[in-house]
Amino acid sequence: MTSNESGRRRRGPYAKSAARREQIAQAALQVFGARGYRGGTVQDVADAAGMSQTSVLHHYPNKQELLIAALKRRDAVTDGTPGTGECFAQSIVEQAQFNEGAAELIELYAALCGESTTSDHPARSYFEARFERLRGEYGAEFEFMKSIGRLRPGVDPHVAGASLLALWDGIQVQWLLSPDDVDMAGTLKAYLDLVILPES
Amino acid sequence: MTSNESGRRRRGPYAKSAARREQIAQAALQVFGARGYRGGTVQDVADAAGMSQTSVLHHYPNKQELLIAALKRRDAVTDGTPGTGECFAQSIVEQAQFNEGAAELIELYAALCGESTTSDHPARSYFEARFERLRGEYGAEFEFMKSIGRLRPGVDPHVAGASLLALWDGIQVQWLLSPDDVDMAGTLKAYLDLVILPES
DNA sequence: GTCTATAATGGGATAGAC
DNA sequence: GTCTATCCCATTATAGAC
Repeated sequence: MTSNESGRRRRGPYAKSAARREQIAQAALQVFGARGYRGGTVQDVADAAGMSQTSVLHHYPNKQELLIAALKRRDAVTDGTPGTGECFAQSIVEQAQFNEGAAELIELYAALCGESTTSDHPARSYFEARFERLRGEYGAEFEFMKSIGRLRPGVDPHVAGASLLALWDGIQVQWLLSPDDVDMAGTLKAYLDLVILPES
Repeated sequence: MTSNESGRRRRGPYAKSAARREQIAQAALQVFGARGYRGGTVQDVADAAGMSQTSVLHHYPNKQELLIAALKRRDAVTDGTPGTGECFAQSIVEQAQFNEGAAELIELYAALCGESTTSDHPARSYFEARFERLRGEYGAEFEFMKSIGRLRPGVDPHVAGASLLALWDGIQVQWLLSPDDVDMAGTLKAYLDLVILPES
């Protein structure tokens, strides 16, 4: 997954360093998920990684870079999982089901997504870019559905794309606050069943 | 709107104090909306209200109470507006349209909603209670729709209730990050048109 | 690379004069 | 009720020994 693993295994002084950085990124993911970026401290990350605060800042120059590392790690984890299954709808639901078993990913996402709407937040551009990209991807997917006659008549593909994204983000927050009352994957599936027609 | 305005107008020393508290609550709403709870400072609120930091803390005992005041003010503003129009669907869309013109309300909501998922956040119980209440209200509304045959067959009223809430919250975040690319009211209307059948 | 020590800053809250 | 002054604490970041 890291560049060090390409080719033969690294043995030099950088091998340990790279592992250390991974370890710290994982700790940052958990800390910023549990406490948010502004609520989490470098010391918290250090505690979670089992080292001193200064050691953390030896591997990452500052707190912002820790956040970037945490977001990159989240992307890496989610990208390297299901989602490639069968059709679009199915891959969305599978992804949601996978996430349910990795609450720390959802926690990071929800906390930072909300925080990022505030001024001067280091994750703002990350979410701006993410939303724009996914609206495009989902919109294109629904457009394709429409072209083969499987989108419900009257549904705008791009509105559906933004809606699916919004629904997903919103239901994650509800799930975090009341996991027993909310069925994430089921809610997404219900929406997809609504806009996508069954094969004729 | 405040209790002081019931009966004859207050003339004693408390009249000014109550106005001051309103002024501070409004400032807190703006500050916590723009910077989040953890990112906003009491000094920021004082600046926005045009007084010293200690004066703010004279009227509210601590920062947490400032947040409560901001949330209460948001509730008061949104409650005292449209939404009572005609049918359920229409009142939702009207409410969304109104909010679009009061971005500070959406900013506060989105920033705190995300932040509240983190540990020990003073707004957590507020959002937990809000979500539970609204899921119930929306669910009941869709159940009524179903009873008069205006819910699309196959749609679960309570899933639709949670979905509407999630969609609304999610689309607000997207709108804050890219106001030109997202149509909040239109997105909500599209969903409602999808699940609610036209009068026959 | 890792640590201890510490600088430098900023924020929440309190005391007390006016 | 409002302010100035201040306390105390947490936090980020750096310096420098080992």
